[in-house]
Amino acid sequence: MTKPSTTHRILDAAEQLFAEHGYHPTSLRAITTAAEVNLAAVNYHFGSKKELVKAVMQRRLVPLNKLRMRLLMEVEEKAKQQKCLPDVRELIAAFIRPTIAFRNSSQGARNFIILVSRSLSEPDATVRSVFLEQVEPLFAKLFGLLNQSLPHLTKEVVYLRLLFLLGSLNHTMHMVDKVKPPFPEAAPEALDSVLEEEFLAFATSGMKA
Amino acid sequence: MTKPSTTHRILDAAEQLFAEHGYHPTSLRAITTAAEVNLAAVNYHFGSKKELVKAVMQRRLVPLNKLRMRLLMEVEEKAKQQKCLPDVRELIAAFIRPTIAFRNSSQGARNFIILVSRSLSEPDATVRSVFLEQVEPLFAKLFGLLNQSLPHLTKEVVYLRLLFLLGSLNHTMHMVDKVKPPFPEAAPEALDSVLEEEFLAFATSGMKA
DNA sequence: GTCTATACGATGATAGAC
DNA sequence: GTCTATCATCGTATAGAC
Repeated sequence: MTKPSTTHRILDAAEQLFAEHGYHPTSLRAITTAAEVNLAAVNYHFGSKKELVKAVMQRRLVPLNKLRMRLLMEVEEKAKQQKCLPDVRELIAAFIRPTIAFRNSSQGARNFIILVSRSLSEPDATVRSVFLEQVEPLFAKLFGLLNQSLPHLTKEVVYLRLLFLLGSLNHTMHMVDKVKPPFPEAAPEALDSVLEEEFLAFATSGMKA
Repeated sequence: MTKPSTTHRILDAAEQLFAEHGYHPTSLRAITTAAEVNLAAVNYHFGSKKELVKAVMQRRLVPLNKLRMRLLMEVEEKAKQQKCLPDVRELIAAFIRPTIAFRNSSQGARNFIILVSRSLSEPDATVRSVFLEQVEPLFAKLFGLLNQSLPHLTKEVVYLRLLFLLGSLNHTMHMVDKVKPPFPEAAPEALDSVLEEEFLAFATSGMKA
């Protein structure tokens, strides 16, 4: 086990600091100090601060989306074999389950989720598009399958409801830690399954409405 | 009609620039230049950049929340008179209708919505809390009424679903302009009513699930 | 190829003259 | 209330050491 490379240490430090303080308020000096590298190393290895945050996001987003795509295609395949429509709840589950599980896999993953959630409301279009471009194929796949499963709804309606669903997921993923429910909280290890179950109930019912 | 006051012009310029470029990337120099006031005027009238963004948010949030609260209490009153439980759909409508209508009332209002949506994922707790503190009484009211209307659900579940609902609304309000649906768009003037109708269908069904 | 030291223009903020 | 001058810190760029 050698010392992690300079780029790796920069990515880790940036992920944590961006999540904690936000993109703009986090200075390259804070990142390079935490990573114990020289200030100029960021520009050397990544080109700019903006390219750095893109790299931070892509590092985890690519494998996560691969998994979600695989699960979606499994649901699609299963429906084809059984000669029936894909199940709406299973489609939504394939989309959200990896996200909820991934979020609790490590502190780095949790920081990453915060970062990605925030990126959607990022005013800078180039940062925002990192996420959108990565998710686009996944979104298109889910949109297509949902349209198959909900033939009584127009494409426009399915699209709007998918927008609602993504908003719920995004908002929940980064708010669930920050808001304090007005009642004694359940055991943390149980939160994930409750969250998944309730989200599926809410979203499936809303999507079919 | 006199020339708007210095503070007023600063608020207008800040609202527009914060919405367009974000809080941190917008310099006080850009704001004071656009408002045609001196750089130091912001610190004189508001104290700091952070206090300025708070003032920008409060200016429109206070009357909007008053309206939403009034509508919620009307639904509550009506249910009491008819000796029945408040209608879930009407409760949600009282919460979201003013938001959708307000959003299209002016460009300033639209910018404000962008700002508020973004403020929820703001890493800076002091900025984030401006919104949360303003909405808290409204949220508590809606939470209480929804609990009355959904006696078969636990408080925990209602709370989670309310979180989902707020995420949908928040996400939709600031994304509906930025994403391009994969189909020819409906007439813009019709979008509001479609949006409201579909949101109510989605959220009501999800909440009752 | 990697990395360090250093410099440049612009930023948020403030103090003090008017 | 308004303005100018000033300060520490920011992102970025580059020259040169290893």
